[in-house]
Amino acid sequence: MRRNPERRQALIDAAIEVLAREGARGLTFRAVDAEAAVPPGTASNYFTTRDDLFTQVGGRIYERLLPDEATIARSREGMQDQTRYAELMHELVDRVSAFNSGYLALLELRLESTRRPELRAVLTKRIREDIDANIGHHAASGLPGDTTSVVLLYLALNWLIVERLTLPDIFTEQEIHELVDAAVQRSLNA
Amino acid sequence: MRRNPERRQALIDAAIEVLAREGARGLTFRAVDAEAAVPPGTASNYFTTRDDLFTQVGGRIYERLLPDEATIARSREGMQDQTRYAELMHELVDRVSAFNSGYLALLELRLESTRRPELRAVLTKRIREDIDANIGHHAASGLPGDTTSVVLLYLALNWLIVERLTLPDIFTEQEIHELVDAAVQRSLNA
DNA sequence: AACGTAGTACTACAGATGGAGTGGTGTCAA
DNA sequence: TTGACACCACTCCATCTGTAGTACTACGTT
Repeated sequence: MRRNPERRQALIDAAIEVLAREGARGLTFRAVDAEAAVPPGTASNYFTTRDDLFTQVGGRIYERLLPDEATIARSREGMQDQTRYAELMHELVDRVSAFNSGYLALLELRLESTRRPELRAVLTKRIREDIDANIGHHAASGLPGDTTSVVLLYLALNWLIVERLTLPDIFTEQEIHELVDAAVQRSLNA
Repeated sequence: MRRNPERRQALIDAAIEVLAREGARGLTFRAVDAEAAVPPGTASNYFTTRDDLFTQVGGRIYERLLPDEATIARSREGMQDQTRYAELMHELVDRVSAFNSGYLALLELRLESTRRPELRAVLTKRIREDIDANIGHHAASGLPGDTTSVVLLYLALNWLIVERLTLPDIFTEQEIHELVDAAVQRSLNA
């Protein structure tokens, strides 16, 4: 088992791309080697089993989908009203959609987690933490709405992103924009 | 190319189970043969290529997820108010969740459609039709809400089902129930 | 400065699996 | 008798895993 952390991370990031492009079943040691442009057999040295590889990717993927510190700091600026809320949600949708392969990889992981209990445990923990962080962040922000509105937005925007990434012709960009606005507005009305 | 329609349908239904259980990459002719309990090589005789198999599954899967006539008829009964709307949405979520493998297979197909243009075209058409049917049905029903509320409900409930089926420990059954109610209630408030 | 050692990169191979595609044979019904 | 289909068998091919073994590099020791 090799320990070089940069290389390990490079392999995991390569695995994310493979997941998005080839699907869960296509995530093999060899495919990761090829994607990371390292000699065949390298991934075998860094992960004990495929299960291990999946689990480590599951631990990493969420870090890369979350906003960085600068983005979080920026989100606290300005009037914290509904207009600002909508603005932030547009940013969120665009940021996540932009890391196309990351979101698709996460979907693949979700589906794979129905077959891998370890992976399911990792993902459940990460996502539960993310939802709670969103709720906490919202509560501290002064933005309108309650816990329920945060969760409803989480639900609607996630599927909107799925729709955009998997079947882009279902909604136009214009419609997506309007749906984000509508989701913000209506989720706030208790 | 064989034409026996019962057998073809049995093969496609078997393919749905394989998709849900093994993922898109696991959908092979041989796996379909095994699932349908027919001799190896049979699926090869019924589908020209794997692409063809995917496309035919994409055409069929949606039929099986939609409510049957009796359910649709029943949905028109009673007072068409918000309470009734929530009731119908609970039924919808439960019905779709119950056909577990069907919904998971559809997710696999969505992901696979990022790699298969033909499949994407089929799914886009089907899903667009379904959304439009929902909108039309809603408009004719006398239920409260507008087009936007129908679409927002579609978004939120879809992801709720994803959450329930892929990571069942994120939300409790109780929370899911409440979220459906909240989604109905808030989506109606323009 | 020479040497030794540890950790890692890289290469190569053995063994195994599983699937695609196809041709052929048997069976049944019109 | 003929045609469609079920069933079976075989070959070719692509890939993957696991691991053993070699080469390289950095670093500490004397």
